[in-house]
Amino acid sequence: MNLKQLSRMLDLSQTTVSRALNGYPEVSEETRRRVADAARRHGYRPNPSARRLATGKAGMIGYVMPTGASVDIDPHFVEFLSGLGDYARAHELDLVLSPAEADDEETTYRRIVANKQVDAVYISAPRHADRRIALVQQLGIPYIVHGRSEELDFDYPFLDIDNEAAFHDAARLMVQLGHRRIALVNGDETQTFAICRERGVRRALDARGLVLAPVMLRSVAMTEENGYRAARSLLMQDEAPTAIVCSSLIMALGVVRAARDLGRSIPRDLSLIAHDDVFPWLKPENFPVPLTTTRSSIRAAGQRIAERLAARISGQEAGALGEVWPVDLIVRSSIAGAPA
Amino acid sequence: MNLKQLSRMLDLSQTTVSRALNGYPEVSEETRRRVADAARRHGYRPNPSARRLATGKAGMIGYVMPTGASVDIDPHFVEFLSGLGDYARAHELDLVLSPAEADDEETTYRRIVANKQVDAVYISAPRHADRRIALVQQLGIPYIVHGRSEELDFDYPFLDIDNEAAFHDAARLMVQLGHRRIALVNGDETQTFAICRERGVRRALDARGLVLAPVMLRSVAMTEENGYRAARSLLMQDEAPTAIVCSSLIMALGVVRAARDLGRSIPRDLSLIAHDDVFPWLKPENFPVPLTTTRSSIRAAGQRIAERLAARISGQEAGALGEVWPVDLIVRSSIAGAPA
DNA sequence: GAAAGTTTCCAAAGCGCTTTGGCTGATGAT
DNA sequence: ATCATCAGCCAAAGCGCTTTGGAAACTTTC
Repeated sequence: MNLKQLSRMLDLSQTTVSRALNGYPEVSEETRRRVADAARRHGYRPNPSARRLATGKAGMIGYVMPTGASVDIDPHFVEFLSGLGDYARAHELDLVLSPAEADDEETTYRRIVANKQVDAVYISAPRHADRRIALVQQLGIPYIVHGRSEELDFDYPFLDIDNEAAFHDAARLMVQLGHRRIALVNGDETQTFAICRERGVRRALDARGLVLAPVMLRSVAMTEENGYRAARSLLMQDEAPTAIVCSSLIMALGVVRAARDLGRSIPRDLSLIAHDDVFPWLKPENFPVPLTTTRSSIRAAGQRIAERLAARISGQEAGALGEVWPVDLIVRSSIAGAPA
Repeated sequence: MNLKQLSRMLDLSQTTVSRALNGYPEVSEETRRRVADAARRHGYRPNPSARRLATGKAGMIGYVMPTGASVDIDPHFVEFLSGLGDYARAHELDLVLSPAEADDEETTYRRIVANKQVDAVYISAPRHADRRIALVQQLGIPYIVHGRSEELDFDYPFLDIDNEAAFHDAARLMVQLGHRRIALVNGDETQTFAICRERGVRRALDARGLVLAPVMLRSVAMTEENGYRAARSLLMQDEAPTAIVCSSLIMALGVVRAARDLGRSIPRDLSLIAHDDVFPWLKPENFPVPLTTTRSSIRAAGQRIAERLAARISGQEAGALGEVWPVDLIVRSSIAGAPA
């Protein structure tokens, strides 16, 4: 069932039927109703390829997915996707994942834009001075950055959580508990979120005349194994930290294991706070010692980004609107006063 | 730069240029070279919307993604996606995720097929007598099932691992180690993989005159918390198991925690084998006690499925080809002889 | 040297939609 | 009664590609 058939059936022109369906004003209410009725009855659905060809609109949002044998997609991604899907479903938006060579995403961005395959894109895990942002900005496609970049000479639309404040608060809490040797087990330091978190911790320490020494900092990909190694090496130092702030729940698993291995008890010997993106399959309250966390649902972020992307596509949102979400600090029993 | 411009530039018809580019025979080698040259120089790329409209081919593979507030996307999915992306990238295939109401995926399948949005789809996490398979079969779109279903009255193309053999072997090993009370902490029993695994365990026990009693079986969504609860309830029974076979590494985290909580030592009091889909961020060798696993890379499966999907699209593969991958049993120190 | 292939190319007709630029008949102002 | 206005509709021209059904030029065959 296509437009032509439907219009013949109604004894109307394709033009009128098309307009009736798309809500144009120059069609009478009665005709519109008749058309809508017939369309529904016959299950008419406009062919998206044809529509796309005619309008240039795709009804899809795009994501350029870095791939490669040595590239791991973050498990956070799937939670984000859930959120995106929640919104997209209700609005019949599809999501296109375009795999790209990890060291050349630019080609792929150019391709999907040139081909008008998608109406908007989102960029995740931005790095410092991320070049993708300038690229999509210049390509002129609607977009939103999930996270932030720095040192760009223009503003851009983003949604981010307040990483700096979150980790500032976490570190400050440690200080207030009397800790003096506080370590940060952070994610990959090329990522802006990691930079912000480090900054937050530094700020909190500075305020009390403390510093975050290089020996108290680890920046690694966020796996359990890396968490373990980082914590182990930290704890085996002469002046071992009595408190660790950790950038992910998965790494925290490793930290907990390291502490146990070395016979350090949490929270007696070691206080631990980790950031929790809210996975359904791993919850901080279920850690051997329930974990104090800075919490922000990455799924909710996915929903909101889909919503904003849709708004940008339809022109309801424009400009370099930045949105920063506060992060909750949830205290559980993994923290205590510094050991004497 | 479109076909028309390019053809005018070459003083050829659109027909010829199109054919030259698409490898049709009725064009001389010299012309073909000239065309290819010019196309490359001017960066010509056929507009996919137009091509799709003309051919009906989309250059995309589709996945109907169940969503909803209470629906969690499996973290396994992201690893699978990595694999799919690895292959798809090299072949300029994009992947379309169409979010669907979890209890009505059918509508979405119909939509993406009717719209010719994708050339092929894949179905994951099939349930017993999964209705999606009959649906896509009937809709006539190329597809592959990742996993298997049962009790369908027709054959279908799939890629699966040998879950039954894997869990059979795991359980048999437990039996050989002298265990008599062996429990299975399984995934959601509506999933075929869970059914097969249970069957495998039963078969191994049967062979030694043992049975898998209902009190030795738990079927739950594969989260850490559920793993904990399942193991805890198992271990607190009067006739507690001395061995547990577990369907996922994430659940195994919970099992380990439960054992620890109850003061059971692995492997002295409790032997544990879990299935490992090979996540980069959580490895069995890094468990407090390195975990014996049945291992199969879900990422490799993603690659292979993309490859087969591409083959089906181009007609190189057809028919109800089933592919079953063997699963490795990797012995580590989480198993030992049954306690006396 | 004519008939019969071959090779190489082309004009034009779609694919199914949107959008431009009218046209018609009714309404209101003059 | 006359003219401008406007609501409501339509024909046709794209969008950029593929593919059908030739046609011309060039070989081969007898």
